[in-house]
Amino acid sequence: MFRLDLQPSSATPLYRQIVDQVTRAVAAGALRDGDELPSVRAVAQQYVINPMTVSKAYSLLEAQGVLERRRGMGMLVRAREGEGAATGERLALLQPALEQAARAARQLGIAPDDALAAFQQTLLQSMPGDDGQETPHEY
Amino acid sequence: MFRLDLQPSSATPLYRQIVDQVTRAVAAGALRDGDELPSVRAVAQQYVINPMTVSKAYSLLEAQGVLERRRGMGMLVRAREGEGAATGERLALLQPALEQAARAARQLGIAPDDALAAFQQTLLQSMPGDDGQETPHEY
Amino acid sequence: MFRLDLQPSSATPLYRQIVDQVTRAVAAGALRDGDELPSVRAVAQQYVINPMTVSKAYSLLEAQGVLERRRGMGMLVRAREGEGAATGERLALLQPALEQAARAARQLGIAPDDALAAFQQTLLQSMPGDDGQETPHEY
Amino acid sequence: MFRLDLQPSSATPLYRQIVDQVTRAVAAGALRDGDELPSVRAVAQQYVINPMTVSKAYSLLEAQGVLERRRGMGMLVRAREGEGAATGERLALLQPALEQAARAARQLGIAPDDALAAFQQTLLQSMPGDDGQETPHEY
DNA sequence: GTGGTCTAGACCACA
DNA sequence: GTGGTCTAGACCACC
Repeated sequence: MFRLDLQPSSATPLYRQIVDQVTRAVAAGALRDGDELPSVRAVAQQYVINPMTVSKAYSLLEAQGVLERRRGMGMLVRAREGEGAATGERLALLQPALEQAARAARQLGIAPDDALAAFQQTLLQSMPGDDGQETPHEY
Repeated sequence: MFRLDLQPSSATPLYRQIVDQVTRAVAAGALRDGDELPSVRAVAQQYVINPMTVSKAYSLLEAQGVLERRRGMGMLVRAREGEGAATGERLALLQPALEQAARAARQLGIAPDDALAAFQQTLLQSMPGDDGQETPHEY
Repeated sequence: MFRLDLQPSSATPLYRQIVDQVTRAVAAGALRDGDELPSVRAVAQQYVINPMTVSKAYSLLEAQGVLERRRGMGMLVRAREGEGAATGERLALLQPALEQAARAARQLGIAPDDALAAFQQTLLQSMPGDDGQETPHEY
Repeated sequence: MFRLDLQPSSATPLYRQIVDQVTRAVAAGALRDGDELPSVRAVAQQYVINPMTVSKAYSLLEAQGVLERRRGMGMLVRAREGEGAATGERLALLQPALEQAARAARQLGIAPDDALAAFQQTLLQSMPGDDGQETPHEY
């Protein structure tokens, strides 16, 4: 079951969060070629955001070839890779977040070992069963 | 020598980057009580950004008691702890970045061990000499 | 002087008309690399349409590399060709409209010669002095 | 043999394409008073579109008096002129397409002579035998 | 002043 | 029901 994890008052705009998370789900293989995405209205209702915000996100995903819009028939995932992206590609998508964390650690004068330990802790809290599936909202 | 590491076209707004980095420098002990910060004009000139943007950041820092504005004399650091914040507080400031990275890893279906290894790699690249202080720009 | 020629109740959406006309102006050399485009708000006010509609058009143009958005500083034309596109490229942009007209003529059972004569007439009415510049609104 | 030439992903909506083409066929004399049009269901099946779309087109044509709906017997053409519309009327129906092409040419800075030559070329390609009637799909 | 994001709500095209 | 376009109007980031 694919889920979104939107944070309304974050620095990153809502539509960007949607784009990123769908992109990641496709890279992770959680969304595969031919899968249907929840409708614009469904997502809007579920997360209590405006349909246009969702539509904007979907438009961007369509522009980068991840989605296909079908008038009156919903959205379709258009993933080119067979079974989720290669591990290398997934790590590349993770890299920016790691770099930001590393930058923060450096600026805070935290030793790499301490930062690493804190990250390990955070990872464990974030995925208890390592099933990659305990996000707040259902998609 | 305290330095800023501003990324103009980032998702996080410029004024936020300044606020965060000054906050971190104070927590790290790189900026201590009584230190002077360069004037709004100086920072704006050095990083080629608008003075209003710098001023907004300084105002926010002043509002949270980190800085003190002294007419005609620039900004003064008002750090309450003697020698940089306790390690616990610094880790707390690091936490949001770690959580965002952990979230991305989970959504990408990357195993904690792999994420951890990638972070270690990133940390090493980011601070070659492990001196915790080799940022690009001078302040 | 570059001008837009928007037709509110047309089948083609407003934002599409803007995209097409700016694209054509760039291909025609009427807009050159480095030129400033009128602001989102200015266009919106002048043609009495919603700023978001203009912004959407500009976003598409940015996505295809024709424009560059500069926060707080307006939009810039990013044309790669030196002095307007080659004639071949301009004819390619004209082709779809010609095909639609040819299709209509065929379906109406109008002989090619008659269609051609009518087009010549229309062209003359549309650009009296052949200066390519008598559109209704100023840009 | 009357044929439709529908373009699913075009800018002009499907129902409009049907309306336009039937209107043109009547003006051209290809459809005459008393001719029968295939049922909504038949057209929908043939062009793989939704019956509602066809029905909407037929309703519009009925509203403008071009068609007459006869319960259980399909649609009947109700053309007032004997043998197709006068040439003047047919040219009037062609005019909008010509104007759009002329507008595009003007905006692209293409000289009338060049636009005319390109149109002649397009006309020749579009009706090789100059018979004015070789559209792709059968009706 | 600039562009960017978001909302609430309308109406259209299509299945 | 789906997605698409447009509006009016709010608030934010940046020059």
